[in-house]
Amino acid sequence: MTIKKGTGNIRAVANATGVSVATVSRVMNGAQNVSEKTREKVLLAARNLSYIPNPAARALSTNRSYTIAAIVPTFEHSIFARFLTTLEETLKARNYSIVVAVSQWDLEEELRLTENLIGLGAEGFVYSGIERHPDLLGTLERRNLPCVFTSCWAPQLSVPTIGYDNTVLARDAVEYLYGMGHRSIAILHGPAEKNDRTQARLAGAKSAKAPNLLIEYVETELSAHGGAKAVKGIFKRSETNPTAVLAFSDVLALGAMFELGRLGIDIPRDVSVMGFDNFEWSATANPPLTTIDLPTRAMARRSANAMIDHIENGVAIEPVNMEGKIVERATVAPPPHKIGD
Amino acid sequence: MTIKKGTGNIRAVANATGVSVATVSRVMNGAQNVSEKTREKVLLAARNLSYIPNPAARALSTNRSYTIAAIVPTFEHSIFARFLTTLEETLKARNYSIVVAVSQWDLEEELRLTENLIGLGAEGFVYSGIERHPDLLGTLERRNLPCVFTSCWAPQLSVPTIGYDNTVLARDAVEYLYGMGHRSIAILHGPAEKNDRTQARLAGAKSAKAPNLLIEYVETELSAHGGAKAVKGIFKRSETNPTAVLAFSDVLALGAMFELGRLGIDIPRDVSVMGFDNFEWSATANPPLTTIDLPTRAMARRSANAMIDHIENGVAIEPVNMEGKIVERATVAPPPHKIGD
DNA sequence: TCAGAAAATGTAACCGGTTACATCTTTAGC
DNA sequence: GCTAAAGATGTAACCGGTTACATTTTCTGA
Repeated sequence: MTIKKGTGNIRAVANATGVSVATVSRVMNGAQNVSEKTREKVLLAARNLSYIPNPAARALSTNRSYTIAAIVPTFEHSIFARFLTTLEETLKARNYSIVVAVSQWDLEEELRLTENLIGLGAEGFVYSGIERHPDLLGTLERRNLPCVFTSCWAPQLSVPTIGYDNTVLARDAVEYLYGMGHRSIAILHGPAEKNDRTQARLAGAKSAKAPNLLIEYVETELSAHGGAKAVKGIFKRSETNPTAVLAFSDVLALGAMFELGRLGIDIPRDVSVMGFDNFEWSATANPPLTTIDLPTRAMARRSANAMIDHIENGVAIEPVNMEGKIVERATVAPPPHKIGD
Repeated sequence: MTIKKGTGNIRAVANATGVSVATVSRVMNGAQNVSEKTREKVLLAARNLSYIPNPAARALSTNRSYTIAAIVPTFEHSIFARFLTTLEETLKARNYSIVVAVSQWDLEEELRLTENLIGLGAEGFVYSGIERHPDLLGTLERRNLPCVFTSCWAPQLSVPTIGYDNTVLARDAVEYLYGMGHRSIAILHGPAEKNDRTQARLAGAKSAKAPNLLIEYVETELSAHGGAKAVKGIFKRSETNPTAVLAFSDVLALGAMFELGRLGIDIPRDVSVMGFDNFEWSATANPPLTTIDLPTRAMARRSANAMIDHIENGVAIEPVNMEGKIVERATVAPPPHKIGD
């Protein structure tokens, strides 16, 4: 009764073939020192019994799970979908799997999820942004589990960051608008409180070299609806309005564009709009949206490969600052001529 | 040398506490028959050693992994993001994890992924749509692994479907436009070849009770760019143009709206537009998009709960047809008056 | 106080793989 | 044909939990 019948475990295959479990194991793992005849016999029996090695048993003896965990704030934002897609592809190509969890920008929840995923056997952790629960790093370090922070750039950190410099990119965006002649811009952004990437972008905007530039910061929900609502609030007042709207996400820009259209404000003649992300539809928008292209896919590939190289060969994970760049399309133009200029 | 030191395994906790491994195991699993004193001692030691039970060992002895696999065609489409988010939430609430994989609408790949995920220990499988590789069901059945097909409705199938009836919804949409007076409509859809949901929608459109209705079917990439390209192709000809565009996804509708704007065609005065999905931005669009609201979240919750109920209590998974419904907003109006009417 | 029941705890087999080491078989070289 | 080396295969311990069953401790009530 030691071995359950019909279970298709390694001993069943061994019995069916008349070899030992060690040989079956060797065949299943592609070891070289097995004769061709034996290999074929074993593979045939394995196929007939539709044998798939038990992952738990394998993980238990090898202490490997070939699983990487990715924890993102949300799925429902194209930028993370794009990131996870590429991460999954890259991992799959190297025979790893991905487990994903959603933290909803909640650091406590993120810690809990991390513990769960350790419990699931994840061998490495990929996070978004810099800010973590104070206990999180200790939890990972005690178990010697590697992690990377993505979508950000902070070389001084003890944890490697693979991403882009939100501060610099936001500053570039502001200076780009300033260079086009804008002196009053509105910045639309999602909740900053628990989002260090948003905070970095805000800091970047504030650090722009732009004398006499007036910036109005508007925090709103990170959605098209949020973008529209913000724009409505800004432009319903009869006072001097901004001549440009910089949205810290294309989804906000989308809402902004819709609302400006509703208000009869022409883009870019009356007001310029600039986004952040470069989503698929951004090039198709009417007019095509000027935005900042983030190196999301490159970042995902790099993260996955660095993680695996580290796990398999002990290579240190190097921080990488990847370039994002402004894609000039048709929503930004010089501001309208002021009357009396 | 039997037990690795510093590894924080169950024997380490047992030694530290002076109890047996069985007692530690009982404490970690919340068994009732442990004295309060012992429980506290063990929990304290576990915390100090930052002990997390080894999932592989646990899975090996219990034959449980508490992991459900979801295989979707892509992440990069809001509808799947929404689905996966809710699926993950629901599973997490019941202490299950989710592993996801992306099939790219490739049935062979889907089969390979399924085998991988069996290899990862997944206890149940959630798919999109009806069409599967011919070997897939056998592979799951041999191992007694439950599965559900979502986003579709086919009660005659041996596998339970939890979703909506794409055929009926598409027919309703066509009849809705017909009821508004449209007699010539263009239907925009993504690649139909490997997508049974698209095929079902096409069949639904064809089955509409709509005498003298002219439908032009345009297949394009499933993206805003695809929608725009399709619209460009349709309206650049000077012949009689459709008075309504029905897009089988809001993302196509978005591209269509952008392109119609570029062509100077007013929505809904000149041309009506109707979508499918009801994305977050659809209500915010300019004008707000009339579309079909799909019960994605309800479907995900139901799928997750049915799966777990089945696994834990052997409850059969019942097929469910959930209701989708037309949300009337502002992109559909009666067609413009024909000259000479 | 003590017997018997109930509660707490311990012992050890078991889950299904991997792999170090031992053993057996084949091959090569003379 | 014989021996040593190389190659193929087998044996059994081990990974870290769970749990049936055995044993010890505590509780209950007369």
